[in-house]
Amino acid sequence: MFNLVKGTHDIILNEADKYTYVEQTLIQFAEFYNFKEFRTPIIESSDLFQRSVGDSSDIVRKEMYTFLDKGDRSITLRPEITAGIIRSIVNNKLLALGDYPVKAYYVGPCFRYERPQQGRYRQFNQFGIEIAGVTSPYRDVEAISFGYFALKLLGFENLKLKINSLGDDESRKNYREALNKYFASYVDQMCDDCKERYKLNVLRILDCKIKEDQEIIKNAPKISDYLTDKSKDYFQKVLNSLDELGIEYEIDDGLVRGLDYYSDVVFEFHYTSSKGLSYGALGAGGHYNKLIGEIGGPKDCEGCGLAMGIERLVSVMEDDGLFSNIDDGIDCYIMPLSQEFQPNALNILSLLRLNGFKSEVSLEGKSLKAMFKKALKLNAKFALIIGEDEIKTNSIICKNLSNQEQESILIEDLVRYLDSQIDAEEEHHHECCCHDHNESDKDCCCHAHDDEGKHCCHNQNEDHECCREKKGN
RNA sequence: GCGAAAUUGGAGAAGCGGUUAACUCACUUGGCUGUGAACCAAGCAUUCACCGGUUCGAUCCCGGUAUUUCGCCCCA
Repeated sequence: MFNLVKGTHDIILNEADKYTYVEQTLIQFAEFYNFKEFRTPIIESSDLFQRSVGDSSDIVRKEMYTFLDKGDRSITLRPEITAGIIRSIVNNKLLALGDYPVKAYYVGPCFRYERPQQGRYRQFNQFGIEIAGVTSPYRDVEAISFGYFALKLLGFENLKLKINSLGDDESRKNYREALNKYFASYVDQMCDDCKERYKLNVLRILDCKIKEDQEIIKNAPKISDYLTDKSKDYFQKVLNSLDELGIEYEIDDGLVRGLDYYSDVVFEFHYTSSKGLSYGALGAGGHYNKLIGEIGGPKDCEGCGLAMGIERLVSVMEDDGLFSNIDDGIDCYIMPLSQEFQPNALNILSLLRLNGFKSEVSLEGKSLKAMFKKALKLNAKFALIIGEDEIKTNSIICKNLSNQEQESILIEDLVRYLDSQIDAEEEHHHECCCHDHNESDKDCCCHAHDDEGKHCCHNQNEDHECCREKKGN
């Protein structure tokens, strides 16, 4: 037996369904925002990250998987995906002024050498978007609103959006000077990390969580007092626009972000599950003024983006039961009463599959009782029984497992029969507002009954209480 | 990188220096040889993460390794 490499995990079976659901939801939503998919390599040259994420960031300083390949090139497993996306946009010369902006989305694994804990892995998956060629603060709003509504779409309520402005170059230069001056007299009594940060990037001292240091930090100059008029105006436009979109936020002037490329607007999405599970942030992002230029793109081309941690989304959603709408059941389970009927069963199986019914067959020679159990376990809509009598009459027994009704159906009528049965079920579904909740969200019974877990849609076998109430009127 | 705890079948778990490793669920088979429940019966860990040590004897005590979890740090 081989153990998993530390900080890695298998995503399989039901778990994989959840990942697929989350990723597909995000991808489809990104398509609505007119983002295009980018798939960039998992390995990039190490200096790409040193340049973009920044030599002074913890990620570059101690968390990268870096190695020399056989040609003595320094290669790094990407610790994040923004740098690769921007590199790709630049390399492929997608940034002709007339084509601004380039809007990209991505999903894929990232690697950071960290101490694993729940929700933090050494190999983890990120979804994210980038907008390269930003010429208006409202592009930043677009990125934020994408994140906000995407998380809502996944079922998150009570999201907390924290936002801050780090200012443009000039603001930061002034602010940095002020901080340098302020911390100069304190740095000797601060922690080792802070001493290092003081030298490398004084802004990052603000992130320090050590109690004694925080006392010092509390009285440090605030970035808001050093923003240039331009940055102030930019930030204000973003905030006003968020107000108009009805996106609640909280300005957090301690929000700095650990990646060096951010400037002006930065933000994070925070969420705590009903069971109390929470991570630093489910998603985060911001604006970058110089990144594109530094990677070799047009000098004054700006961008913004955000990333979400899929592992964290999945784990918080599990905690809050937000996966109840995943249907992993099959349509038909075919049960030959003896092994000699397996060829007939296979023919019918093939017929069903080619007609779009998700189907499975029992070929293990089990008892009928065992096969029924298996059908239930597979969450099958129909059990199809084939035995001697059925072969003689060229028919099959169709048992609807949700209402126990069964009929003998001629094979030639089978597809039509199943279609009509499933249509009837669907119709039942459609009477339930669940399938229409893009619009009148509030009127949906499912949401109303969330707490009691009495969603009619998910428990059709049980009492359709909420549906009945609706229909009864 | 630092500090702490945990690890017992497929799952949840009790146990204790001494040979039946409890219980529950799941699963398999039969009672019921063509219909899902319930019930009954039987089966299901030569083994307690791994490697060493102490001991007449270790799942239990000690040391090491691995992984996980918690806190710090950082981040998605």
